[in-house]
Amino acid sequence: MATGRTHRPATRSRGIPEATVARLPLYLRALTALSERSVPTVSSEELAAAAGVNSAKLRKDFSYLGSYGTRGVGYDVEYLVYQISRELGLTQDWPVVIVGIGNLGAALANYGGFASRGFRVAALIDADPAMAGKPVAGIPVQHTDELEKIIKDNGVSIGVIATPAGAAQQVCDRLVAAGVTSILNFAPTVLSVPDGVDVRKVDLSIELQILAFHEQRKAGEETAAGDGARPAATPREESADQGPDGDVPAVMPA
Amino acid sequence: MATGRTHRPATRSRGIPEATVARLPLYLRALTALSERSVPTVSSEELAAAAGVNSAKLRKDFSYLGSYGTRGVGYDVEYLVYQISRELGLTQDWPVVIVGIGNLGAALANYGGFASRGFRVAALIDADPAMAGKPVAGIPVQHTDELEKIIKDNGVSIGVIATPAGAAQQVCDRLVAAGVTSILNFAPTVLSVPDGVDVRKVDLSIELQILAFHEQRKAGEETAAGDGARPAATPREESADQGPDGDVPAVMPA
DNA sequence: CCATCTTTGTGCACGCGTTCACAAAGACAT
DNA sequence: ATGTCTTTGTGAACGCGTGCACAAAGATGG
Repeated sequence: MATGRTHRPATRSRGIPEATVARLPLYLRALTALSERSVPTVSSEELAAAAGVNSAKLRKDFSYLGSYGTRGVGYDVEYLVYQISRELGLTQDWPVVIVGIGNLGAALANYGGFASRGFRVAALIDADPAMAGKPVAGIPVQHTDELEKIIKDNGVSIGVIATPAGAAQQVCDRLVAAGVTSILNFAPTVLSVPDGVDVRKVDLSIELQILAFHEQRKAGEETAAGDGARPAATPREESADQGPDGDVPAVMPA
Repeated sequence: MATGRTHRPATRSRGIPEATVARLPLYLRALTALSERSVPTVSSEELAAAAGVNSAKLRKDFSYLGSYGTRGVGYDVEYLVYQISRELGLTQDWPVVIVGIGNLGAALANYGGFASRGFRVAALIDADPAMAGKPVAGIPVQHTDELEKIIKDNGVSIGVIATPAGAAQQVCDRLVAAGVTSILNFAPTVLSVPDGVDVRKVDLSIELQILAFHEQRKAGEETAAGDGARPAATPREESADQGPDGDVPAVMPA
């Protein structure tokens, strides 16, 4: 399968590109909204607009799932909702545990987007004994000691880590050892896991840093309004030492 | 008003690939950790391992920034920290507003990763009058009416939206109108913004759905090679390959 | 100063994902 | 039926990102 596609007949080909998988939830959300408004059918153009993508991309994405549209008409909303849900595995209920019930963990526990899409918070787990028994989002927090038992009793295969960075790897190891094979990591750490375990990470500060990069670039181009030929290789070095927590480098390039 | 922005690579000036930009914060974090342990230099191999990436990729990423390494030795940790920080725009302080102080907004306000990396929460904003004045993370919540004034008075260019989905677009429009040009969106909605405004989205339920997809696939291929603890409920609901003809259950099982 | 060793920086090839553009397929009107 | 019109599904081209493999660069030791 290295070079050419083994060209399995289109229908249920196993190879759905990752990029497509990542967009399916987007389509599903848009379709669900249409469904709630009792819209019967939708064209690739309309749906693409609602999902914020290109219509050609959407059609190609759907082509990996099969031929679910009708030419000249569009896609049947209900039918497509079902097909995508099934493809994503949302026709079954996924029990999920959240480990680390701080501010973020509590927010996640209260987040409505889980239950409404096939996920069920099976347990909240925290290392702080003082938290034990305290209800968050209507679910009593349990102590970390119970982790393995909770995982096994509930058949949990998806775990959410919302602990401080220092505890994340340890929690991760215990989750994996107990049988969890998919992890959503909110802790700002690189987790190492054995093969066969999926990890997705959500890092708030990284997202902000990426925005800052673009913001800085925008600011740099703005101040250069009406420039003729600005040397591009010389980034501005302004802003002397920033006042507080100055982390000023003492090293200079040769 | 195209929703998507056609980010013009425009000039060959400082074309750092998006994929590289997205990894810089990762390197920065690893380097900061090394710096705190007073490690003077680090090789691409070591740093790559710490950041969870391939060493060739890391070297190529750094090559876009310049030649900051020393062959035969590696990279100077402090110097590299500074260079990446500068490239990301973290040598200056970015005031940020958070709109929507529910569970998630409060968690974000309390999140330590902001302040420690050049971001400062300039204000918390909520539409609920009952929230006004109430301190969250030591910062009094202000009412939405003040939004425009806050943005302008503080020179805020980065906004975080943590409102319910229904309010997100409206909040977005007001932020943009007031001068915000970068938005981090936690609401499960596609935001449309004018050109020149960057939007990054973080969607918790989408991440879980992607995990569910892989989890379902793993369950489907389940054969040997499993460590213990197979969940009692492994409802592999793979429907038989139905032909391309017509009807398939239109209702998802609970 | 020369030899050797280590590690960077990068040219190159490859595969994935995106986009274009159009033929095929069906709906609908006549 | 037949023609027209709409929209899907997809072959093909293109661009970006990744990983390999190696020459260049500098450190180090004799």
